[in-house]
Amino acid sequence: MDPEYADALNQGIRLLSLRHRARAAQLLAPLGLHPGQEAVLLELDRTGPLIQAQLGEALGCEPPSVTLMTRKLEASGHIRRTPDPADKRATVVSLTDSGKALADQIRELWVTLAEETVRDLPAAALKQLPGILHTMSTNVDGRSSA
Amino acid sequence: MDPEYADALNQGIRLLSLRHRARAAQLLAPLGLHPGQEAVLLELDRTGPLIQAQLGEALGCEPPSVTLMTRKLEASGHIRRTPDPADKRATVVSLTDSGKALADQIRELWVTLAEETVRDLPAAALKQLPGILHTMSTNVDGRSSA
DNA sequence: CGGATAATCTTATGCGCATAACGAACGCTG
DNA sequence: CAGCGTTCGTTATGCGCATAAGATTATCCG
Repeated sequence: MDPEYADALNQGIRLLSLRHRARAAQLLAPLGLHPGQEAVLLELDRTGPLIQAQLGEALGCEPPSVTLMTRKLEASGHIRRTPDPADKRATVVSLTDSGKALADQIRELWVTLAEETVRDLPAAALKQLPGILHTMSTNVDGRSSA
Repeated sequence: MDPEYADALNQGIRLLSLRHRARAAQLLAPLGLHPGQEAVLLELDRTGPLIQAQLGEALGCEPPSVTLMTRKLEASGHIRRTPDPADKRATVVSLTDSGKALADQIRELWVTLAEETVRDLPAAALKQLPGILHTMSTNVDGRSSA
């Protein structure tokens, strides 16, 4: 493969990550959230209460990260952490009312962010973009390939 | 816009960021590098010695981040930090021989990473992907839009 | 059953990023 | 030339992520 193409691709992904996250941070700041936390709330709102291990799997991040993020969201009152009666190792994470309300607001912000992100892209690109992103994600997922 | 589409897009970008970065970390580890540092070396190898402010601009990150990253790369012997004779506030960053050699190795790794990332994508998507990434990056760049 | 293995969470610790606050040098303009 | 806003860099602090190491509980198997 052409090294210039490789560079454009990798650097492009890196830059998009930084900027998209930075923009998300700007939009989430009024809600008192840091980027990354919105994913927790959205996931819980989608699928209901989850064990931390399941949550980490869904978010694509590791157990220690889940512990810290859930602890902070618990401290700000948006989620609950209760022991799992069926498995004394596990802790169940669920949304509080405040967390549910926040999830709704996040969803609106995310429409704004998505519209902003894909502005001026041709309709054809829009259509295949989610699939492309998903394919690339699974391509570089270490757990399955390596 | 459809909230589901927005979610797929934003979440897709977030997941791709995480996994792509994690895979980069795996590939860079044998070189003793952490993800983010490779961008510094590649940029310096591309454009020659730079002032830290210029470097930060090229990388899309803020002055404190540049200070820390360059300090660490200096400590590992890959770059040099010399005072700018023409501007006593500035410090010029340049590659050492070890840094140049490393940049070559990184370029090879990045071809590997890029090939892995776009595996199974149709040729048409490959062709427009860099442009799409660039458009999205500039779309969410806070400095110009906001 | 009991003991090894695996799963779940937690506590360090470290890196890349950010913002905020500061000091030092530049450069323009009165 | 004196003053002042601007630019460059640094330190301090905080968050999201990671890995490594430990403690507790589940589970499987001999």
